[in-house]
Amino acid sequence: MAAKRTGARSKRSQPTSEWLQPMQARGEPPLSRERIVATAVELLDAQGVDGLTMRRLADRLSSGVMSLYWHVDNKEDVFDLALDSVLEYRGPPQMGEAQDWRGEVVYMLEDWRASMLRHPWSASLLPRRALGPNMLSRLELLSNTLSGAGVADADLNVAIWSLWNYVMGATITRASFDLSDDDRVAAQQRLTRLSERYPTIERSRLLLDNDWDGAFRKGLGFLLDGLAPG
Amino acid sequence: MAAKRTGARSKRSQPTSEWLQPMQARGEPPLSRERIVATAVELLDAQGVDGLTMRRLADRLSSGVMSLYWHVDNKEDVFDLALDSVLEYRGPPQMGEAQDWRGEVVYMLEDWRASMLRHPWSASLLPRRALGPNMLSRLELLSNTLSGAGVADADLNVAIWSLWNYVMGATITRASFDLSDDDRVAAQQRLTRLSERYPTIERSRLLLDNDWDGAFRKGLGFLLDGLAPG
DNA sequence: ACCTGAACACCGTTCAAGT
DNA sequence: ACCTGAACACCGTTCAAGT
Repeated sequence: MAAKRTGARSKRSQPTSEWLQPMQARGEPPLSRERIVATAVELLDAQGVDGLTMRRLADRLSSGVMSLYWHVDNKEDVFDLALDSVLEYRGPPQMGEAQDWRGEVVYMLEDWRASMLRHPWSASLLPRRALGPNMLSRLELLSNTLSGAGVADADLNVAIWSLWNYVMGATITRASFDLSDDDRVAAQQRLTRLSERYPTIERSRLLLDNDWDGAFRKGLGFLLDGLAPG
Repeated sequence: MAAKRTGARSKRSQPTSEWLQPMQARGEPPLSRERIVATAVELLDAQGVDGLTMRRLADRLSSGVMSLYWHVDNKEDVFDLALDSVLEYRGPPQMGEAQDWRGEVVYMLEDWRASMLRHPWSASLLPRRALGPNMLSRLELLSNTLSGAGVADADLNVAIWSLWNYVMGATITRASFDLSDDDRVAAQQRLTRLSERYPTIERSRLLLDNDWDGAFRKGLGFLLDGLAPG
């Protein structure tokens, strides 16, 4: 049990006998952490958080359910790995070009948001799980850029958490609303019907407004105005 | 089936025979929507989102599982009702006093945040569910106040969603971190140990910083500076 | 080193039935 | 009008066993 975790890490199985893969459908590559994670992401994209099931995951991999547990601790582990795999950061397109720090920060945050929106299950998972290496790298880079832009050490954490809060709130909300476009129209109609009680949000059609990207950028701008030095 | 929902709404059962309650433990009040919701909130507070189970809920109410389904559509319905019940707004303490709009807005948003932090499961549920009457009332009041403060109709939705995003992000994050205080220390130690890779967030001890309330207020201030007119 | 099936202790919900 | 138990189609994970 103790040997399992470390032993299974990334060792390639050397060919042990004349049978290439012991019990799998011919042509299927062997089970591995990487394959499990990639398939979990596919499943999550297709079926949402509730759609990820150890049994369904095993099915897609043409393996027995319990085989997964050799490579992975448990279902939570699968969530952690899938989540972090989706948060990899590749950096801005043109390297070497010296950009202003503000442009860099905006780029980083919009890329982060876009990565999560590509996998709508990911945003609401992130605050509940431990931070993986890819997310930590993003935070490190953000810290670094802000620090280089002149934000004092004493203000750094406030700045980062404020930005984190804003991005997370915006992304979680948008990802959720996206899942239910018809629901939103229905909700607004319900509002209109039964409500002299909510005249202001009725009038502004709050629930129908969907310039999410514009609203996101605008609020972010205000936040940066306040957080940054000059 | 159609009659069920409407018929069960808030009708008190008139005493039908000499037995006061047909099959319950003596002294238990009869099942009702209200009791179910109140008990669900208790259970959620005690055990978290995954702790709410129709069977456990029925146990606490000393009823059979299937009895719940007379009063409630399904588990999702229970979540919706529990969530909205926790979001009731009672207004500021001193009525009648004319406050500045900014103070009012800050009060409303901090009260909203505090209500959710009292029930740490609630924040992460809110973006995924339809907005209930209590949440709609809060949004209506917020809209109204901002509108009265001079925010143009064209800017109203951006303002509200920006504030929503910020408050939701801050609250979800804080509620999640709160659940795992030890985990956080462990995470920071892990960071320290294996990481020349994250020097900046290591140095600022990002994961240990816990002046959440101060950070929340500060960021909110910046946002309001930008969103509001003068 | 890696994979497996049987078994356990759970889930939410349908249905047909009771009072 | 309100409550119930049996049954169905699922879950995640332990364990003892296979190669």
